[in-house]
Amino acid sequence: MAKLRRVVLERLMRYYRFLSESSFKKPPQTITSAQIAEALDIDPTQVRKDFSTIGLLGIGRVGFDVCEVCRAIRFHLGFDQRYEAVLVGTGHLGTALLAYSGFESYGLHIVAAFDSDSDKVGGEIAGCKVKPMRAMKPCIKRRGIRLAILTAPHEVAQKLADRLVSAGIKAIWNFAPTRLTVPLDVLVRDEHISLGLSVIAHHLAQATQQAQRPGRRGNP
Amino acid sequence: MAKLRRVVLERLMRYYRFLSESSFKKPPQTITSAQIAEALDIDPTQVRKDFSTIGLLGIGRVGFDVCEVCRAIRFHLGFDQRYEAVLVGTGHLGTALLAYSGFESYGLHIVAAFDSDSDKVGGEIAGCKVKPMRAMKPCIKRRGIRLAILTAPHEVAQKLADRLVSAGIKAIWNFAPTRLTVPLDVLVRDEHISLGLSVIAHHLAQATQQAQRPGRRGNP
DNA sequence: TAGTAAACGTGAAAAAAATCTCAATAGGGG
DNA sequence: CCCCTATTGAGATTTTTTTCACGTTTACTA
Repeated sequence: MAKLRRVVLERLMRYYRFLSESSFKKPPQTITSAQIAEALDIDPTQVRKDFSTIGLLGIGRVGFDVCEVCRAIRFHLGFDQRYEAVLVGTGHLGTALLAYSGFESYGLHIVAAFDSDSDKVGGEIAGCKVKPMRAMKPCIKRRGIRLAILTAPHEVAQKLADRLVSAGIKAIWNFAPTRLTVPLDVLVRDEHISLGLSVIAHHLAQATQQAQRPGRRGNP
Repeated sequence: MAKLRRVVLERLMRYYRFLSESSFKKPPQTITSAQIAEALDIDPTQVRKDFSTIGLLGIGRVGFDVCEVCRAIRFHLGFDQRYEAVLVGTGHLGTALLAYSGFESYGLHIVAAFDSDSDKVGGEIAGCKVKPMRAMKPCIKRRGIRLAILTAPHEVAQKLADRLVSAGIKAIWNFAPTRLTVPLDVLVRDEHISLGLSVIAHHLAQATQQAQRPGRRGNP
């Protein structure tokens, strides 16, 4: 299994989500790159190139076997394996992630949640017990957990990341608005929604400006 | 104000967040592109190029004026304006977003929330009243709201997007795992956390595989 | 006040990503 | 059975993004 680039992985996920959405399960169970491209607003060539990189071949005038495509993506994205994860920080976002049941179908199982707030410790969120921070390291070590979901506030994010790494974590899904410093062999995936805000705010500001200057709309 | 590319906007946001984090407020209030680059793991040239595109000039041997940089970014990202937004779907994620108070400093104000669940309607989340869906269109029209935050389930996402567009919405911040079809003049910013999962799962799967084959670690 | 070094701006080069082109292939109809 | 056309695979090209290389500017020091 080759190492794939981030852009490719993200597109593979989009293909997978699209193909998993029912309706493609029934015969003839084939789909063309053009159909996928149309639905996902991607170039058809791009779709074929991505499929080609994970060893998928289509057949002329027919397209691709949906099941086979799904299987190949599951394999390369590692959805067939079981990943146990801990979640750190049971604020609103942490709670939302715990409550989201969709992760299991991607192999991800959140097996424990930790929080520093003693009022929350001992409670249960979406069937997951909330434990105190001091229980974190032993838990990770004992179960050999490699993935952590970090949903703590900015102020403590780096400190918690350090503790997670020292406990043996190899990948951090980081929802804190913080750039984490970690050893090279630890993967950090940032999920900073505020980046999206920059795109939206700029778009609206542009639209506002154009509305105020009636001329010069569109291209020069 | 020129139209900026997505990658540039996202980097500008990262610069802004970094520079806003206290500590740079006190004299001499200057920072070099190398310092920013170091902290954010970006090439220094890239930082200067980005600053240059929004009309910022540094001075040799000194760097950039932090306040001026922040001001320029705020302007180009439109943070100085006030944006009112509606939120549609008050599930866990919607609740998390309503409770997050950080948006206001970017000019974003969520002024109303809507849900189809009659048990939630009439209640209040983080100081924001939850209203029934039928109140959505009038509310958007009356207040001239242009931005919607969509945190509804996949099944109803497209239908709600259509309603939002017909009510006059010009930008949708989409947290539903759905590709929305909208008119060309409406911006959709997708915030699909599952894309992050693809990167993480692939990384862990790779690591697993390499651990099982002791030879051939690292480069060939 | 001149020399030096840190930092900048920017054009050129490289790398990465997306798109175009087209021969080859494979169902389907006559 | 052969032609026609939809569709693929892959090389070529273009576009976008990142990085390099180097001349210029500026503050500090002697």
